[in-house]
Amino acid sequence: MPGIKDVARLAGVSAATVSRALCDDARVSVSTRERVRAAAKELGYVKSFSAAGLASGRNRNIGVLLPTVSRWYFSAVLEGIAEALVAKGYDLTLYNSGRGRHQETLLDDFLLRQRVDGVIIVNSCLRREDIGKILALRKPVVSVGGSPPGVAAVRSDELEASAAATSHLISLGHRRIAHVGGTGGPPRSRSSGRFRGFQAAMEQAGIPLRRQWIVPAESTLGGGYEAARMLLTAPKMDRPSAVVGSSDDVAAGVILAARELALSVPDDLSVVGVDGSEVGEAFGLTTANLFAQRQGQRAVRQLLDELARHGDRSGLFYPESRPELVIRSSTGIPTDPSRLNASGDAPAAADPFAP
Amino acid sequence: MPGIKDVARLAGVSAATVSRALCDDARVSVSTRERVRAAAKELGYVKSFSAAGLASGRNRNIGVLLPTVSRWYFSAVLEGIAEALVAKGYDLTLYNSGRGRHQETLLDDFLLRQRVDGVIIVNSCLRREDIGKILALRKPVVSVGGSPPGVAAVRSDELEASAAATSHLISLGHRRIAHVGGTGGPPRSRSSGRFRGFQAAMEQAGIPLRRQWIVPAESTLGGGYEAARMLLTAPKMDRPSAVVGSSDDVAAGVILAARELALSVPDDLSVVGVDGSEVGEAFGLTTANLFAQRQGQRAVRQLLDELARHGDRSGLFYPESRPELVIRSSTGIPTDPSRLNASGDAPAAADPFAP
DNA sequence: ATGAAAGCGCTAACAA
DNA sequence: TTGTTAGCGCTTTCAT
Repeated sequence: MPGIKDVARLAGVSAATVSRALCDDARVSVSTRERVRAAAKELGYVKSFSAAGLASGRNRNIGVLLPTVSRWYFSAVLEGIAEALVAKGYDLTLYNSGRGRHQETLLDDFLLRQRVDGVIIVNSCLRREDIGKILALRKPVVSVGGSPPGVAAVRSDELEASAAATSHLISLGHRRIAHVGGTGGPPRSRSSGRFRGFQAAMEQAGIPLRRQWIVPAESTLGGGYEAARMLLTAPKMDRPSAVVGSSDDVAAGVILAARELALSVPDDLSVVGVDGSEVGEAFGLTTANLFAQRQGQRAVRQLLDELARHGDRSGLFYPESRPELVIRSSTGIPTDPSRLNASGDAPAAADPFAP
Repeated sequence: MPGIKDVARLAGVSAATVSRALCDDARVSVSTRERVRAAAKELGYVKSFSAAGLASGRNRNIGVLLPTVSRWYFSAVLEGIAEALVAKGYDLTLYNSGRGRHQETLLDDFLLRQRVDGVIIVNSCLRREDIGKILALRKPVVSVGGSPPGVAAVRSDELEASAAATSHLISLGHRRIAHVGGTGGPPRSRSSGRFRGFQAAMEQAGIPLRRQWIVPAESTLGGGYEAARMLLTAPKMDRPSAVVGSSDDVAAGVILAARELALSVPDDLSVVGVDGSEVGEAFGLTTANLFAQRQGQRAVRQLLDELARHGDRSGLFYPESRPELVIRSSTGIPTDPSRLNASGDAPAAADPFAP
């Protein structure tokens, strides 16, 4: 492995100049810079990051903390982050907190190893004190899909997305609307933003929530399927005319269950999701696209900006892209007019679960 | 940030002793070790990895190279790897080669940065020369789901899995069997192992392949769905009685398409997948479980072993877990007996696409 | 079993 | 614009 001195020798300059040339330092003349570059290429020189990091305190490495990588939303955000980081020449170290067992270790050991210049938290279900630990690193942190106190957040607008999806159903004439999902495999934090969006839209339309139409489910296709089977086998009177899934996967599961019960989608049941995933597309699902990848990219821009400003967090926040309702074939107007405004169950209430 | 000297002072020993104590060096007395540990804890000392790495050449960091993170198989393997690495105190830096644009950069720059002690390649679609670049690092490399020449591989047995799934159909009496999938979003390498398994099982049973029943599709639910719509709308005579999907997602897509075309699964069409994913479970899919997470874990064990033996690759290879056929409700015996041995189309052939 | 000292390969003042 | 000189915080001979 050639070192910086080898390059220096070959280029006929000092090590310091090589270092500067390779960092595009403005104070090095164009000609020497090129000579250095050439020499480096010739030797196949690549600088050691541990050495550079040790000397400069900058590691060109970002830590990404997320609960799981096997759910669409997370993997999409991660890919966005990864792409943006390579483009900027940064490494990405992955902290997959998983089902909690290792979370503490990650927070207590790994993050402290000074290997990262900054941290991106993806929708973590972190407790206050965990956030505290991260902030204690005194390194730039940005969060996507969640707004922990004290952390710059790329808002993911899950709430808004879910509200938009719900409102769409309402505007089609639905009143008997159920919500499926919201029990995260990892934590509840993510889905609960989505649930609150549903809640908000319903409230705004003056439609009371029915407890038995709030069905907790794991945020997976299987979870949605199971939950919907329960929900939809209820006597007709108690069947909703539409379902809001907390994710596209969940919504897809609902569609599967409906088909299996010989309910036509959207004639007997309208279904919406939240995400904008490929699965949703395959199912013809109406959904609110969250542009997960872009969120990841934006988080990177934000973080790198802050880094460039040497931790001064006064920089402008990048504009968020609003979630975008994608209307496909899983939603339609409710077929049984007698159900419209079927509000025999509806004392308006502050308590969302009014009896 | 307290440094090693602070700990040394507090414990009343030298920096060298602290270093040794923290590495569980055998030559440090138990009592001092404990004193050091206590001091470190008291100060909240965590050693700098860049410094340790620079001095020792060991980084406690493994690079993981994979084409995408948004497909079930990859994310499952990655989670297995991540979990095993945290448990051993290693960091994981993710190299998501994506759709090729950055792949070269990753290979030429990132991997060379000496930040990793070893590399795990997940099913890469890498060309010979790329593999060469990686081997040139002279660092331990293991590959999961693919066996590049010169690389220790945790065999993923995709071939075997796919063959098992196919054989299951054959043993049920199917002869008119189609294959859907195998055109990777990323590369073809992964699925092609799966395709070859299908091919092998068919050949072994003496069933010739029909060109129009080999349907390329993206390895996603949507891809399977689209492909199956084409395949299944063919005139009855030309419809297969069973389909092998190159992944659970693809197979699920096939099931969706079948249902939409009012074909009963498994009565009119049997479907099998390969993976053992949650989606498959939700669909009641018969599949060959690859135990993707375990593969990831095994890759880590293998790599860390090699690392411990200081690069001497003579160590024993861990036993592979064979893929396991999971029989669920998507497969059954073919209903129309007239189709059995319907081989009016069958000159046995070396060319798998016999006319 | 422990300490002293010499780097690991780079960056950053400070000079020139 | 370039070179010189100290380190960055740890590990590791080599002594003791």
